[in-house]
Amino acid sequence: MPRGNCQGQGWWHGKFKGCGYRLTAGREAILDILSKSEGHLSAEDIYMKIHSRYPNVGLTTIYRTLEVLSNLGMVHKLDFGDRRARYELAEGPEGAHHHHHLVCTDCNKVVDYTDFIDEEVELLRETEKGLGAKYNFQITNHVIQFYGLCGKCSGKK
Amino acid sequence: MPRGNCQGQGWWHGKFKGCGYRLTAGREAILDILSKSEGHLSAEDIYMKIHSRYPNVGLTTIYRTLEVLSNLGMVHKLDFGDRRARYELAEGPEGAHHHHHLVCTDCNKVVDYTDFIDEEVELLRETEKGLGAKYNFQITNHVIQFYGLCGKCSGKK
DNA sequence: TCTGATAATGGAAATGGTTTTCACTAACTA
DNA sequence: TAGTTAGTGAAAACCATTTCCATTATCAGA
Ligand SMILES: [Mn+2]
Ligand SMILES: [Mn+2]
Ligand SMILES: [Zn+2]
Ligand SMILES: [Zn+2]
Repeated sequence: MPRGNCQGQGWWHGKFKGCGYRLTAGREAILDILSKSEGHLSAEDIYMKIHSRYPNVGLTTIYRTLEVLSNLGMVHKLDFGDRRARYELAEGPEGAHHHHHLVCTDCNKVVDYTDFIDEEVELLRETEKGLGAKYNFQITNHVIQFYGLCGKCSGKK
Repeated sequence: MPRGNCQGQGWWHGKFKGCGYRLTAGREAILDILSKSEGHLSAEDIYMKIHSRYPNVGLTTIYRTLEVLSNLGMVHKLDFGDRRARYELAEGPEGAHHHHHLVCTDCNKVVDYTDFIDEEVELLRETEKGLGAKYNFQITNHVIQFYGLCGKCSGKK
């Protein structure tokens, strides 16, 4: 069965099977954690959350599963400058909720925002089209992050 | 003498001294390399380029200097998803030339683009203002990267 | 339902970019 | 010129992630 760009419809049971991946306890546990917790978890965050309920899921499996999920487009792998990858579900059962990030360079607080997306989305679409044509790139996604100091940190002086 | 947000005018001799940093052979060498080579060098890239002419500059110094330069805002530290930081000069002697990046997820080719910046810049300014106010963030910079397949890689199939 | 092929797993070891340590050197100020 | 101390190189430590490999579990097909 084919691997790779298997982004179909439905939720993840079918998605997994449809792509020829086996459905294991570890994978279910990871997806369960991801859909329950609000985003931006590191592999180890997930490991610790899982470990209490499924003590026999290893950290290696977390990494491997996250890579699979990322390849399937079910999970976004994020980098906020501390040197550990963070992960968030790309879309829940009821569909995507695309957003961008606001990162405090001091305390690493991360804010999801969608407020300005409406206008952004327009320009982004055009930009992607224009860039794709000009540089012969097939653009699949983008990262937009704003960095600065959160209220608490800029107040600290 | 004060360290930190010492982003004055002029070029780097003055900038360095003005911030209380000593001017050393290693630092000059690193800035020299950075201003001669076109962007996106890793610490080790720089190390190797420097090593032929200044064999006694260690990799540790490269890292340390890059961190200083980054804090001074003279260098941008970039992350393109391979797991090594890359660096580019924020501005040359004749001023800044802000740009964003287009990254091939297959061969890691990176394209600098400025083409669409004009329209982007407008929206970004507004967005920064809006986000800053709404979330009480003091936004200092942003990262915009588009990911996809370059012509060569999407052709390969 | 049983079974074989093999995908998936976990623990330990390896990897590799970056950081830390520490004794030594060199830049700068007075 | 001398003293203070920022800066340095080499080696060791760090630590998130990957690789290895022997073992286990999933699941398509019988
Ligand atoms: Mn998010
Ligand atoms: Mn660039
Ligand atoms: Zn903060
Ligand atoms: Zn490519």
